[in-house]
Amino acid sequence: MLKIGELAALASVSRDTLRFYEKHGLIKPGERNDAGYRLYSETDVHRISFIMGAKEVGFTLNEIHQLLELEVTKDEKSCHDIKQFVDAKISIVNQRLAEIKRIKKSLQTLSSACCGGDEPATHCTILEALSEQTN
Amino acid sequence: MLKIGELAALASVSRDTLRFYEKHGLIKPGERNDAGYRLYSETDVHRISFIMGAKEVGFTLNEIHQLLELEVTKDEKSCHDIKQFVDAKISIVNQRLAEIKRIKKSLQTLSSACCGGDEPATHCTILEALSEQTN
DNA sequence: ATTGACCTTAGACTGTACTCCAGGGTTTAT
DNA sequence: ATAAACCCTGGAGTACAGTCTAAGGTCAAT
Repeated sequence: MLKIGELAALASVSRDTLRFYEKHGLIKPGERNDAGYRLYSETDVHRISFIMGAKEVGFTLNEIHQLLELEVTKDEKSCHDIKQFVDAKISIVNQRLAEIKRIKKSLQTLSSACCGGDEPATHCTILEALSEQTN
Repeated sequence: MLKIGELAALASVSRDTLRFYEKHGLIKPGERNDAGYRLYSETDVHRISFIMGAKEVGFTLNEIHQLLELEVTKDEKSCHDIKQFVDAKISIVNQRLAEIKRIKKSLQTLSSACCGGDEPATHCTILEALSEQTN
């Protein structure tokens, strides 16, 4: 059984983060020793590892919460269910990707229209373009 | 001179948003009528239009604040200064883009490794992959 | 005269993911 | 014995960009 600082070191997160995850239902309360210290089991270590892995691939804590429910009940779920969850996230990511690409394009258009010279910016194309109503 | 509701309708934002922008120094206080109502001039309309344009291309309110200062003092600034500002933002956007692409790739790897079938997810590759320590 | 639409303010709330603090108790090492 | 390092709790603070509420004042029409 690990104390919170030990698990924190193992998972490369802060103690506060672990308590935060607990408060938000990502980790189950678990046992306490006589002094009231949290004690983490192998299962908890596995769970944290799952959470870190899911964070790594871009899931929000909310989504990880749902994923954890899928994991816990995985014997009653099909691979199809799990895959669908991941695919739904991919489509969200795709939307964000498209939005960022749009923004990048707009910025590049702005930048390349500007001479970038040392003359005063009184009639700078960038500032003028920003003032124009786009809708 | 426009009242807040009129400017809000014109700019397709809420009254609250306009007051919020004012509180954060994006719009100058401007005049008030006898009843204490805000009155917006042509200049204010132009300024809001500038803000909306900048938001549209992905600048944060903080960045817009700096942009507005550039705009106000544009006679003392060079096109070079303005372009540099935009280019700095492009490099931030590029970083975000790379991060999202990385996430998308990870998710796609997860998804494509999963059979997606109707069998129980007891040994689902997705759940297993998420549990693995990545560092 | 009164209803409804508009305006004012300060301050609280939203979601995301923590991080930090105060004010205590416990354990470990010297 | 005592200091350092660890643990506990509840609650506040951070950045971002608003949104909403309460409690009041004003204006136009009926």
